[in-house]
Amino acid sequence: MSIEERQREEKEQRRRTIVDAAETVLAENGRDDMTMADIAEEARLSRSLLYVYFEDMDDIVLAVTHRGFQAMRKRFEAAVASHDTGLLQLRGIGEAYVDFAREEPTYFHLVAQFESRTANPEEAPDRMRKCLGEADRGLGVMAEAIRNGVEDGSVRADLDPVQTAMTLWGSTHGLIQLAANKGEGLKQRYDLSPEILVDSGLRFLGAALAGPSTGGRDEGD
Amino acid sequence: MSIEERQREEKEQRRRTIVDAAETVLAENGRDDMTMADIAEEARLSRSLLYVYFEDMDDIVLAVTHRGFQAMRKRFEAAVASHDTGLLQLRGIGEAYVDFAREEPTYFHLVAQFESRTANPEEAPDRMRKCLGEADRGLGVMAEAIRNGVEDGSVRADLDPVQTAMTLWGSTHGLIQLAANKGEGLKQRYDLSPEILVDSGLRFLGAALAGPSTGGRDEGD
DNA sequence: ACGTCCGTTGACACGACGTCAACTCGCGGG
DNA sequence: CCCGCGAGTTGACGTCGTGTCAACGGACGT
Repeated sequence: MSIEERQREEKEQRRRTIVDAAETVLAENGRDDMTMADIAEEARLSRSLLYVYFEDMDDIVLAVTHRGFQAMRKRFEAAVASHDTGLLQLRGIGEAYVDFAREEPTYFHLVAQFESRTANPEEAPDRMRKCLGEADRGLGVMAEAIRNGVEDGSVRADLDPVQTAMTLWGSTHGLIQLAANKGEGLKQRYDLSPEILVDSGLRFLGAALAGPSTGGRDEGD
Repeated sequence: MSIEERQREEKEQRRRTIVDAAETVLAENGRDDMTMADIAEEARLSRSLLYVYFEDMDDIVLAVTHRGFQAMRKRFEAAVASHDTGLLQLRGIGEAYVDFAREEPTYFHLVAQFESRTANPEEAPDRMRKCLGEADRGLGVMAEAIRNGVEDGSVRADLDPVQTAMTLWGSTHGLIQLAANKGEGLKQRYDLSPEILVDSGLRFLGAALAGPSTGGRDEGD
């Protein structure tokens, strides 16, 4: 029994090694320039061996993407835990996502690419479904924060938590992606830094959450 | 002179043929499965010839993407032209983008992929810069609608037009992308159709535009 | 000590890419 | 009228990355 145990652990360990290597190569070369040989070399394994542990390169990348979603969700949970009112929690999630994009750009890129793919949950491979599940948990965190906000009065009560969570998620993601990818260009054309753009965007969304009735104005600077 | 003229026209015509073919293949196979041979066959040309008119496949795809951005911008302009107040114009742009995504999914996919790329306007190839320019024009349309809205009082006056246009663009894009790609999954998990999600999301953004002071409530379904 | 099984590897075939020399053809000059 | 030049076009080649296969080696059970 302990032998099988050890074999299973070793197998898991080698899978980790491969994903680690892929992560390193992704950070250095980017996905488009990455090859199986690069991963194998970084992991100091034979290229053939990769196919024993993973279906193909997409499978490996999806495993790294899964890590990215996990990291993101953890940041969301931490943001919720460190704020009191629902509105502040949501603001915290937005800022956490901004930090995530800046501090772990590789993960962010993978998440962004994953988001721009059509996912049929039915025929989707296992690994893709794991990513979808993790994304769902992140969405759940946002929905919970909205419920908190509705309860404590910091968020408009007429918002459906799940719908609004998705809207916020899509909006925030789109906003940050815009800032991250086109930010440098914008700075030159409009003299507008990505940071300011994202900040004003998050304030904009926050105002929509607080709603017309509540005094949710926070454009004090 | 007329000979050179004709040669130039023929050259342009053949470029169009190639881009047409690429567009067809793209709609059928998707970008990942498309090969140069596919495009050549669809255009009834030799594969080698493609390299005379285009750098590589990315170059061709970028040309199709440029068409997509053009189509999008035209829809935006039409939406603005057919509404009176700035707020309605912005709502119209949002709906136009939704229609765009639904009616021309190939273009939308290309735009989405373009948006999720890091673009250094300095070292970017010519064709990419053309896309960026077209996107800029679309953004200009939105900014103009915001200015109209501020002027006629339908939009909060404390919003910077350009910043807000970008925020709206990023948000709308992210929202529609979420609905388009994960919509089917959402329907199963949350019994929430993509249409309803997008609609409520656009209302959410519209409320943020109208602002706390104005009576911008329009959630009467 | 020996057979077996699992992990591992080098070698192969295939497909796609990008390039090159060679070919065709319409046009202008001798 | 014939010739040759140049632009346009093509088939063939070398290269690279992928995915699979049979063969190898070492650890484990008997």
